[in-house]
Amino acid sequence: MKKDMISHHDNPKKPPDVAYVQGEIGIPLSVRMERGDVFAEQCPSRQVLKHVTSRWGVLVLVALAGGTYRFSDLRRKVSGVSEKMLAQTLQGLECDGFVKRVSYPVVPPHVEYSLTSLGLEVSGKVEALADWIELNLFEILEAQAKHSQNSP
Amino acid sequence: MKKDMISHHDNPKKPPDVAYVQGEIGIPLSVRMERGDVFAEQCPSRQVLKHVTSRWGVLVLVALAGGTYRFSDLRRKVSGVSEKMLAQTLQGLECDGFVKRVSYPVVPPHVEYSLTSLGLEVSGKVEALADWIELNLFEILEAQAKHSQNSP
DNA sequence: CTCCAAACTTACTTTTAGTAAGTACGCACA
DNA sequence: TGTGCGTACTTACTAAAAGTAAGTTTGGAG
Repeated sequence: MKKDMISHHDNPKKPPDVAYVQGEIGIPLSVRMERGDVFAEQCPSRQVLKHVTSRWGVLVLVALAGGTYRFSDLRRKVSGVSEKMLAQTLQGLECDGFVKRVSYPVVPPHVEYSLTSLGLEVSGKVEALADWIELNLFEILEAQAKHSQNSP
Repeated sequence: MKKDMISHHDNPKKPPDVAYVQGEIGIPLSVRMERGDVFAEQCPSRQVLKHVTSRWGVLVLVALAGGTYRFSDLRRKVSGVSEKMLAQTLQGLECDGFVKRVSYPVVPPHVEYSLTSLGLEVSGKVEALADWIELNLFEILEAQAKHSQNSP
């Protein structure tokens, strides 16, 4: 997870373009690498993409764009999600720094979830996608219908 | 998959807001429903979202934004995908009308994949997301690092 | 006492993804 | 005449992930 991280051509002459490694200090980020590459199997951007585009990740991000929610509020809004998966999804997004979790030590528990500034940005992108799908749903359904005619 | 398709409140007085059903003819789409709702568990937009945001769906859509590719070219470009999953993903995207498959009946087989106009549009949205993640990867990695300090 | 609430966990089952091998078929090489 | 190659898939099997249901915690209400 360190040397074999070049992006789809492995010329042995040059050292790998980039080490997709965090934690190196003293060298400015801009020098270490310009940006991630989702087409590179080992690039950490793949993991982030996975979290963000996971089945419930998308919906949670869009939901939280609407403000601060408690766990059970989110569960209601994102219909169909189980408690387990919601918890797991929120933890993933929290780890990536997209979601802020604030817990009030009361009984029964009270926990509030909201987007960080980073989360607000991804949320915008994800929302644009979800929005496009919602708006174009019928065109898509028509295309699906047309397709299933050709191969029934 | 027909009657119980209302979006999270089922007031029995009003008929369901919308029937998420395709194939009803004679009534203009615009009258049947304005748009989908990804928060509604039964809305078909959920399935579309699932295809588009699937692990390999995202990458295939972004890859195909670069033009027409053959199966094995895509497999190389989208590093890490298995033949099985690539085939499955392409079939899903083809069903939704995002991808066009052209097969030349030669030996060895020659099949070309490209985006439809619909596919080009989603691709744009998905690419914007992937792009954002690539650009902000290091900010995200820093946030991850900061988070794992707080809870090691 | 007993039960309830909210936000989780845990144990278990089902679905999905990943791996490796197989298929089809015409051509090149031996 | 046979062996192997290249491409685009399937298929059978295994590993991983998601879904389901039940448990956990703690203080206050009845």
